[in-house]
Amino acid sequence: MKRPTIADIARRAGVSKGAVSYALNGQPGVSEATRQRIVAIAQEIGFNPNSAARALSGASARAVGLTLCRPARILGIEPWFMGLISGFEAELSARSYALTLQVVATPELEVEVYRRWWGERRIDGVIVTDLRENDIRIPVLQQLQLPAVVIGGPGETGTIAQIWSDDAGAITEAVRYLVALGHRRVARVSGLPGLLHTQTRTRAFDDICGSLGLSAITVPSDYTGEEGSRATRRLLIDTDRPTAIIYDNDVMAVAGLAVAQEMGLAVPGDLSIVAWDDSPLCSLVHPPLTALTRDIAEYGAHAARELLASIDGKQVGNVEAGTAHLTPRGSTAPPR
Amino acid sequence: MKRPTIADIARRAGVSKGAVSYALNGQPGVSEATRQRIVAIAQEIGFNPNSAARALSGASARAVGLTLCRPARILGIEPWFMGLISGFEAELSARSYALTLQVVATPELEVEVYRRWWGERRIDGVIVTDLRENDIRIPVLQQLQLPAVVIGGPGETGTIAQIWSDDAGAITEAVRYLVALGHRRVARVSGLPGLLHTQTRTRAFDDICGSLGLSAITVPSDYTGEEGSRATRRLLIDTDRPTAIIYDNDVMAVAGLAVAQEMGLAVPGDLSIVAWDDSPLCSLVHPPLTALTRDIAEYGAHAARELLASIDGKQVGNVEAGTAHLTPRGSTAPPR
DNA sequence: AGAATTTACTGAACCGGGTAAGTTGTGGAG
DNA sequence: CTCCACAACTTACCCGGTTCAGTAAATTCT
Repeated sequence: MKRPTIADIARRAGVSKGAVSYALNGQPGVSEATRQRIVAIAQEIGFNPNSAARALSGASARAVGLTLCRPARILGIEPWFMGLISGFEAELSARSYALTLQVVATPELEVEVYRRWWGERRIDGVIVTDLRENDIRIPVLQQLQLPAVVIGGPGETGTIAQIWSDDAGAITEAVRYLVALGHRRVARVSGLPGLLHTQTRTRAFDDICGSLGLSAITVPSDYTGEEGSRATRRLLIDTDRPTAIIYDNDVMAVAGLAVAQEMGLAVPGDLSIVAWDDSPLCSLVHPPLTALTRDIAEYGAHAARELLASIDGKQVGNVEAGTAHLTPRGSTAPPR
Repeated sequence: MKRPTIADIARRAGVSKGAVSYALNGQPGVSEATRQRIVAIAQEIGFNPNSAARALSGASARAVGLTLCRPARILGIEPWFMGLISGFEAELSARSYALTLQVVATPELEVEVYRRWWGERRIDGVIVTDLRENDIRIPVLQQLQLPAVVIGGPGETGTIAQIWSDDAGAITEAVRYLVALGHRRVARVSGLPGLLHTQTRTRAFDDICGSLGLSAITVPSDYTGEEGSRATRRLLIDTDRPTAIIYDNDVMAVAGLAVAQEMGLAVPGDLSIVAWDDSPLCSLVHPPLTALTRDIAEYGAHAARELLASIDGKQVGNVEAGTAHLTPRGSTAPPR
């Protein structure tokens, strides 16, 4: 009933603990015949090395951490995080790293979790999402020397690796497309204004609208459907209402679609809608939503790869992971 | 730069390692004065006990495991799992247990993950979702003596704790409500037929329809929007099409709504829709969906509590966690 | 006052792997 | 035939906590 240890294997194989350790780790120091005998015994009795013992001698816990710092009601509905997690997993489980998860309420608590995890040597590195301006997490990560990869830049992360996608390029493409369709009044419902990539998008949106001679209206929101609805209503009650709205995520776009329908506006006839991040949700609703598509799982996998490289001591810097591209569907058309 | 250990504290306090251990764990064997001095030093130098060392001497890893065995594209969009995870976290982080996550492709691989985690002593217990008929995971968990709580019954889990919600009662309420509205042709789009709670729902749906003299049509599906759309189309092209459809999750219900709109059917005029599990998604679309509401996070928290009790050696059995109740919204009305 | 008990510690073993250093045994070169 | 190099091990200690047995001093009891 007791779970087997290398000592058990050693006894059965008639060798020492050390020999078993060498054999199982592919180290030199045992003959091929002995190695195979030991491996066979390990297989037979279902041996798994105790991760605690391993972590205690070597340095690695073979686990990485992820904290989710958004209210539970958004976490549930936003496909973003689960997509990211799926991507992480693909990389991590291939190298048999575990993923440790914690939901936190504030960045301050998040920092506490990092301190604790690292202090406890529970993890070898962390994946940090939702980079903010003057992010309090960055100096702590640097001080702790905790390997990390930051998602959601580009921004100032000092020596810490980051990975981002070219949001400015993507939103420029979306606005260009809408203008080509004939839209002149394009609005945007943004995500949390504190996040760095929201700011990047806002700046790029302002720039492209300015250079095309449009007025750029961005209504800040928080990624929830409720707020997305509210922001949409605020935009649509205007007499000079926009003929197209770009949303910073899919959930708000779906909410916006419902508001338009509720107000008797035809989509895309009276209002065109563009969603950011193309989850299955976008193809589910009627009409299906034009979206800025990117492969979130691949994005996550990429981040995990960078983190593992960083844990292995390789120098990783500032990586761009590909631009979202526009996937036109039924929710965009020339304005009436 | 090196992370502090109890030996560092011992040196600074001028006592032995053992005394520090007693002091920090609230064990008897040190004077109150010494204890306070030691705690103060620990605070000051930012001491966190190495979890590996702890796990190596004591038995507990202070972590529980969760595997997700659904295709990535569903994981992303279904609010269910994230809701559950939020609930787990609330309990686990309060007792400073970590949650270790792994996405797996098949139940066979899931079993492998359990074996490995338990063999490595990486976790103290697991939360098992999506109970199936003759579930291969149950005998393995029993054989490993791995503390576990199973969600998704009721079913045969032997000595393993389980927690479920009364799906039969919920679906009965939904059908009764629709019939009271005047519906005579009620259909259902179910989740994965292999899952035990799907079977429970199907049986209850058949029963109540039979006793009310309705024909019970259940189209099996897989929780994805795509399949939900397909199933809905199959139902609605029928000349004798249903006037109401109950969906086994919110995503399929939203997809069904889009199909109805695309086919020119008014919701709720021509078709009433009931969703199972009331995520924000249901209130987001237009019209908002009538749903079978339950508090998924609380459900998860409950499961986590049971698991922690089981890890602590308490006997836990078969717990019912409350029935979903009907939340009527705009998607249900008397048929035209 | 002397014995018995309690308090407040110390020292060492232990958990289960990893690994540097030491010990055999074998084969080949000189 | 000796010496050396090298493979194939063994021995022993390390990691950082927990815990048990032992000990000296303080306190209580008779």
